[in-house]
Amino acid sequence: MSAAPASSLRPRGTRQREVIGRLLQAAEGPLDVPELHRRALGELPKLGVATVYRTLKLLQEQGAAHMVTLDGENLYEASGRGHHHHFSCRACQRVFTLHTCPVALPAGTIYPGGFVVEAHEVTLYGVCPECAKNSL
Amino acid sequence: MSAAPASSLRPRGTRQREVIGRLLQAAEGPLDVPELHRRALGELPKLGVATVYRTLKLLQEQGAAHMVTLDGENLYEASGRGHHHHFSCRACQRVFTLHTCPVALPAGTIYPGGFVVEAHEVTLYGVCPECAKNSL
DNA sequence: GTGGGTGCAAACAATTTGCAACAGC
DNA sequence: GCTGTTGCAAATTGTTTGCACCCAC
Repeated sequence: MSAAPASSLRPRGTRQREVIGRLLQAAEGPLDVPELHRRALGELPKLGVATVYRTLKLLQEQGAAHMVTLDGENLYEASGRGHHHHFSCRACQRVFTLHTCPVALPAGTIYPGGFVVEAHEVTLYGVCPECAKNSL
Repeated sequence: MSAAPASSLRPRGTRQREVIGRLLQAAEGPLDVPELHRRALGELPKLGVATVYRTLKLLQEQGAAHMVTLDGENLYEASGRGHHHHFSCRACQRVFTLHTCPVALPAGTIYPGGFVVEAHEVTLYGVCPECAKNSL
């Protein structure tokens, strides 16, 4: 292991971390690593995938980003943009972010059977507005 | 490609498919590939992982099984056991099957924004009844 | 100046595929 | 017997790690 700074050390501010973090923030939805890397290459032509992975791991440890898995594919998105869920369009394959939540399960809710709910994740599958229109 | 039978051909009934399918049906919850393989080895000592993967793909194409991803890990479960969701216990790591659904989104529902919902998936995270009791 | 960070390539892990032997139908 | 299926190993794909050089502090 060479990266992983001990918790007592503060990570340095580097250009690659700044760029990767910013791109994640600016993204319309969760991105997969190849896509994130591709976008970052625009500003840092020498950037290696390894750095993308290392930075994502760092961001996750800091709670600034997190991973979502959709259809077996790992995607990353910036945290702190409020409670939301995802919609996966089976026509165009894109993943959208939904800001309305279809469940009422505040943390601490006791679910039937005695399950203490601390968080929930919802993914909707179907056809996005755009594709629905095109298939009419 | 050597497996993937054309849609016009019906898959043969082999012992490995029977066993894998039966184990999936009998499972208490979704299983990962190594675990499914391990269980199957009890009846088919020569079974290779490749066959497990190939059979799972076949079962998924037939709609008899499907994959769920939890915490980045791919698990498989038999279909047709009714609408249900999953609960992941952060204490014991186990995955439970929940038979009550916290959302009201029948297929065909139009979600705010114009998203046509065909299916949904919900995963709850927290502490299972057993672990909750032990931590009191 | 020094220790963490980065790029690159090799190492790993998970899943897929080629191929010859084998088994349903 | 013909054709799909399996086991094994090699090949892929996605992700992590070792290491020498570089840069933020």
